[in-house]
Amino acid sequence: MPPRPRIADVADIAGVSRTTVSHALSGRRPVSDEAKAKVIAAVKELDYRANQLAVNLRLQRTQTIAFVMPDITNPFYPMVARGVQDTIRDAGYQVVVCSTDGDPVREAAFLSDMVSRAVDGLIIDLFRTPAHAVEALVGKHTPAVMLGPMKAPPIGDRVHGDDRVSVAEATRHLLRSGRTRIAFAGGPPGIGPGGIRQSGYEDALLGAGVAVDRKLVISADYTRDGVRVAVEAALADGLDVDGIVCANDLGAIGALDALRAHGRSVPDDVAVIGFDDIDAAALVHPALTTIDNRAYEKGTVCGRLLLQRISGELDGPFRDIIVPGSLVVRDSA
Amino acid sequence: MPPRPRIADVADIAGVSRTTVSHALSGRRPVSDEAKAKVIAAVKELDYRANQLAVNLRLQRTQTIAFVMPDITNPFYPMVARGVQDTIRDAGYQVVVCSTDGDPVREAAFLSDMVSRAVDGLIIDLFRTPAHAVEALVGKHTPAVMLGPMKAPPIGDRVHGDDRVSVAEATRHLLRSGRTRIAFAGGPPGIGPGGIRQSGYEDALLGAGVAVDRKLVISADYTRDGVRVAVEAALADGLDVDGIVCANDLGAIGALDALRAHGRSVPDDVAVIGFDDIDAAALVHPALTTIDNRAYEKGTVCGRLLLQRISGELDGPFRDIIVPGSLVVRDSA
DNA sequence: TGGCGTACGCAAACCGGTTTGGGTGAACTG
DNA sequence: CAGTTCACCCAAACCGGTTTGCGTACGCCA
Repeated sequence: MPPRPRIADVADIAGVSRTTVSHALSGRRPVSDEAKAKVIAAVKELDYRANQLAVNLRLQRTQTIAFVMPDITNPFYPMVARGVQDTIRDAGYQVVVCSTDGDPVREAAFLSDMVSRAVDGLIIDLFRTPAHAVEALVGKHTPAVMLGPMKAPPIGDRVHGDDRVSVAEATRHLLRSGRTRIAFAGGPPGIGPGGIRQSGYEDALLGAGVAVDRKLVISADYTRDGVRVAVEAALADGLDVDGIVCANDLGAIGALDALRAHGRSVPDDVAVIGFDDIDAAALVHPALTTIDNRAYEKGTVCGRLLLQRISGELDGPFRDIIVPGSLVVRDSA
Repeated sequence: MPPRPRIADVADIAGVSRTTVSHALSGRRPVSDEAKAKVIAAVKELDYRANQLAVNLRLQRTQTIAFVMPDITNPFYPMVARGVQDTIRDAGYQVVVCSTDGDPVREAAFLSDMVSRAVDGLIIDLFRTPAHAVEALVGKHTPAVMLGPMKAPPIGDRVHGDDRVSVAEATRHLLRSGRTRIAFAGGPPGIGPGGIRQSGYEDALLGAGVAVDRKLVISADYTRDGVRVAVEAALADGLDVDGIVCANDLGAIGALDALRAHGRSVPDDVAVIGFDDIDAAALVHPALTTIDNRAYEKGTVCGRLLLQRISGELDGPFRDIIVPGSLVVRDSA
C-alpha cells in the first residue's frame, strides 16, 4: 500500500517543478497549456489530493467553523446546525459541533481548543460562561457570532430572537383566555435563556395589571425531567395555577407529564405554552402551543454573517440581528 | 492587537531554545527544573498556546474524527454523536459532523474531503454509496467504522444492531396478539436500513406460516411525511391491514398520522410498531411501541473502536460488533 | 543586431511546530 | 588523571504545501 502521493510526486511525473504544479492547480499564476495538461494527467494518474494540513498551515485557515452548543440532543441545535451547514457548504466550509452540556469547564476548553486549531469562525451558545471570559478565551482574531441573548460586551455579532416580546405575547394569549394564575417555569436563575424569557412573562403580567407572584415562578432546568419534578413538587405543595409558560418545549413537555400525574387536564384546568417549536411539540398530547424559535433561519443567518466576516465583506461594529419568533397556537393553550 | 505568540517568542523570553520549550511542554525528553520553570513562566506571560495547525502537519494527525451521517435532524444521529463525543473527548479528540441528506454526491464529497483533511478516524453511515466505492474514497490509511448493516466488503469495523432479529421479534409480537394482516412500511428498495428490517418482518411471517403478501409491503422513505403519504395512499386503495411494522420511528409517526386521518384507531383497529426509540416515540399518542436502537451505546462503541484502531491497540481483521436492540412495548401495539 | 517586454518556470523562503543527532560539561569510575 | 556515563541543551531537518523573487527564453520592434 503506497503512501499518499505528494505534490513532489506529481511534479516528477509531469516533469515540472512543484511551483508549477501548484500554480496549475490553483490558477493563481498563468501556466502554459502544455504544462497544465501534463500536471492534470499526473494528478489523475496518482489520484493526487493536496494534504489539507499543509495548506492550512501555510494559509493559516482551515475552512472550518465551530459550533459550540449546550446540548446536541436538544433538537433545536441540530436544526440550527443544519441551517449553518447548508449555508456554508458551498463556500467550502465544514462545521464541527461541540456539545458542552452547559459545563463551564467544557465551554472554556472547547473555545480555547477551537481557537488554537485555527477555526475560521465560531458560533457560540454558552450557558454558564460570562461574556467577559469569552473575550479572553477567543481573542479578537477569530470571527464569532453569539447565538442567543448574551449580555454585553459581545465579542462578535449576535443573532437572537425577541424572546422577551414573544413570551409576553404568549402570556397575553393566556390572559386573554381568562387565565389569572399563570406560572413561569424556567431554568436556574441567571443560567441560559430563561431570564430574558421570564422578563417577557413579567412584562405581560404587569401590563395587564396583574402582580407577579414569586410563588408562581418555578425554577428548574431545561430538561423534561427537571421541569416535571419541579412542577410536581409545586403542585404537591398546593400551587394554585391555571396556566404555565415554560422557558422551552422540553420543559413544557415535562410540565405536561406533571399535570397528567396530578390529574389536571390540559388545557381545561391548566394551559401550557412552550418555547422553540421542536418537532416533538406537535407530537405530544395535547399538541403544544409554543413559540417558533426559527432554528433553521438562525443557522443560516449565523452562517452568512460568518462568511461575510471571514471574507471581509462585512466589517466594522458588531451587528445585532433579531430573528423574531412567532406564536404557534395548538391545543395546549 | 499583537499576533499570536509563537514558540520562538516563548523560547526568547525563557532564554532557551525552541527545542527545549517543546520538550518542557510535552515532556518527551527530560528538561531541568530550572529551564522548565522559566518556560512555564514565559508561557503564562504570553498566554502561549501551540498552533495546532503546525502540530497537525508535523505529526500527521488532527485529533479529529469525522461522523458522516444521512441527516443530523433525525434524533437518532445526534444521540449517536453524543455517545461518540463522550467517549473520545477525554482522549483529546473532537468530532466533526457531516450531514449528507443521503445524497450520494455529498456522501462522496464529504468522505474525500475528510480524508484529505487527515482526520484520524471516520464513522460512516451511508445511504446511497455502495461499499466498493467507499474503499476508493477513503483508502486504507484512515481507520473507519461503518455504522449500520452495510454489505461487504467492509473497509473497517462495523457496528450495527441485529435489526433482522429485532424486527422479527416485533412482528411476532403482533402475530401473538392475533393480527394476521401485517404490513411493512420501509424506505425505497435497496436504500438505507429498510431492506434488512424487511427481512426480519418476512422471517417472522414465514416462521408463523403466513405468506408474505406483496401488497402489504409499502415502500416510501424514512421521513414522517413520506410514510404518511404512502400509507394514506394504501388505505385509500382499500388495503386490508391490522398491523404495521415500520422501518423507523419517524415513519411510524407518519403512519399514525395516516391512520388517524382515515379514522382507524390505534391499536384497536391497527397496531403500529416503529424502530429507533427516539424521544418522540414516547410522546406521540398513542405512545409508540418500538425497538430501542441503542443510539448512545452505538456511539460509544464506535468511539472506542476508533480509539483502539488509532492507537494500534487493536489491529488485524475488521470486527463486526452487534449492539442488540430490544422491543419497547408501549401503547400502539 | 540590440533593446525591451512578456510569459513562464524554478529555487528558496515560509507557515510553526516536533524530532533527530550531536555536543558540552559535570559527576563518577578505575 | 583519563575514560565513561549521564543529564541537558541546541542547531538543523522535517512535515507538505504556497508564495516570492529572480532568471531565462522568446517575440516584437527599431
